[in-house]
Amino acid sequence: MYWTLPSLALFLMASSTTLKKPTVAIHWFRKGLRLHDNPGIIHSSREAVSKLYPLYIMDGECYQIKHCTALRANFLVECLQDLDGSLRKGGSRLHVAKGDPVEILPKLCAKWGVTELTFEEDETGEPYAKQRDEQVIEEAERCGITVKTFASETLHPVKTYVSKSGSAVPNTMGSFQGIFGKVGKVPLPQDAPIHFPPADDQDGMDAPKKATDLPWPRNGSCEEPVWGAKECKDLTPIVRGGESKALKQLHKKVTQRPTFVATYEKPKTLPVATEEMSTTVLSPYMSLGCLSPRKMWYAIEDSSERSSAPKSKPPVSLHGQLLWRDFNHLIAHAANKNEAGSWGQMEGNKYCRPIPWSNDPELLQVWKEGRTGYPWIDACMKQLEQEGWIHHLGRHAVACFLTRGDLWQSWEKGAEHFESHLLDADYALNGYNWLWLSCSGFFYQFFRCYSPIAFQKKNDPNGHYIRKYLPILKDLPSKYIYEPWKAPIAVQKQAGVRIGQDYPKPIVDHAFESKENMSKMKYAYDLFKESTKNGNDVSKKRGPSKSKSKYKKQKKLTDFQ
DNA sequence: TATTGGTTGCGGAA
DNA sequence: TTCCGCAACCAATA
Repeated sequence: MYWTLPSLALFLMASSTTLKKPTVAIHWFRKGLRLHDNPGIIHSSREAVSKLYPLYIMDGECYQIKHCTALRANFLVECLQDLDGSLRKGGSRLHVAKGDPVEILPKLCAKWGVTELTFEEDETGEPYAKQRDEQVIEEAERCGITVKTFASETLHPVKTYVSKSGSAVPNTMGSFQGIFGKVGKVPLPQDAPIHFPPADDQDGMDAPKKATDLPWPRNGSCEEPVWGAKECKDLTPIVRGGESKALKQLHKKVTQRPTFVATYEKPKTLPVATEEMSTTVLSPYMSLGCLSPRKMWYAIEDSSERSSAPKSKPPVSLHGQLLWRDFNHLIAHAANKNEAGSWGQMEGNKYCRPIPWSNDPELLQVWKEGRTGYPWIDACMKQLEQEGWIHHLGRHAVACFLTRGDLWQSWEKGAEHFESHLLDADYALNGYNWLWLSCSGFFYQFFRCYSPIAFQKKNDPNGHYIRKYLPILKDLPSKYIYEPWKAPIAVQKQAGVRIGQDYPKPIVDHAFESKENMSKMKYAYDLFKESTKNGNDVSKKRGPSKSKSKYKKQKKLTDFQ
């Protein structure tokens, strides 16, 4: 928290001269793991800087590491190695420390005689990042170090949207698009510096080489790493990390496909692809800032202009996807503005309706491990575990299933699981989408419910996707691939699978539970309406209306192997 | 107060 | 393939 006395004395000796000293800078990478369109590193690579220390701090408490799986940790390591390699080409290198930035930064500033600190702002108000940055800035300024922060995570700075919004920030995509239109042109992305000021210190602080070099998450009081034993070579991430890979992916998926880009409509892309994905899969790079949103914006524009096809428009177009991203950052920022960081939770979150979710750890675990007995749901959860990614509509299906659709478990638990597993885990986007899917905020049509059977049957009638991620079912006839419990025993035998033994029976009856849950949602909404209209007097409300389902309540099938 | 629109539902009928 | 009923949500707009 505080400068140590020896380091403070060293620092005072180094900086007390009245002559103007040359600038010695640290650029502190947190997200924004790139050199192109990175205003902080571009600023500190200018001529007036005599020494530059590009620095990353492996902080076990930050959103990017705290709960991450081996897959995500490995992705981060790849990003850091790539950054180090690119810096070395320009005569520099990445310095990597491990621990609490609030303690580490002052020590390094003293050791290196630093006069200027730059970093990319976190504009979402994520509680840990907010507190960390406030403390770092306070300590640095107390010691006379100039701190310069840059807003480069979104197309326009979040504060620009706020200033154009008047009394309240928009809470629908339509109104956000109105604000976006008033802000003006997206700034052009800046090129990466070619040369960097040198750093003196060549000893140690090397970039991590493998995921287990990161400060691993610990399991409560247990000292064992949760994922440390897993070998990264066994993992099959959907993409590999790093700015270089990000730019290659951008070129391959956007620059080289004008018609795909021009006509892109997100809701029409398919989640069941097993080879070439139907979307760009740039999101993992966006989440750690390997790719600048402004770089992506103009790559889309340039590519699209080379096609003569009729062009799709926001919100469904590729530009629209970047607008959603900025909109979500703005909303997360607003949710955290006057609260103690309530975005990402139900309690105290002004965008989240109170819903009385159940708390059944066993059901949650079954969902996490892909043992629900619904192959389409389970296959998605397996892909998440193996590749760190699922198509957007696959996420819809499993999120709906966990919350309002079938299992009636809190979206917070689902969001936590996504946060730890998704390569593209993003504080703002993850929260927004879980509110949406659980009908807790922004989207309220709870009677529109995804069927774990029908939703993808039309796109993938033979269940190629399911066969890939649930190989135990790979020989089932297509007729039963979405509903294997309906397969006669002889068919199961033929396919080499016994439902109830090798693969579970459905854990709930979707037809029944989804109807039940709709009436629970209706009741929760009614209570909310009452409580916001007449204070908190809800005494006159009756219980949830009886379900109109003609199905008999089924006992939960929890006894599968 | 009524109307309209909301990135991405399902299932059956025509 | 498109359209409707389903039971009917919310927020913004006129």
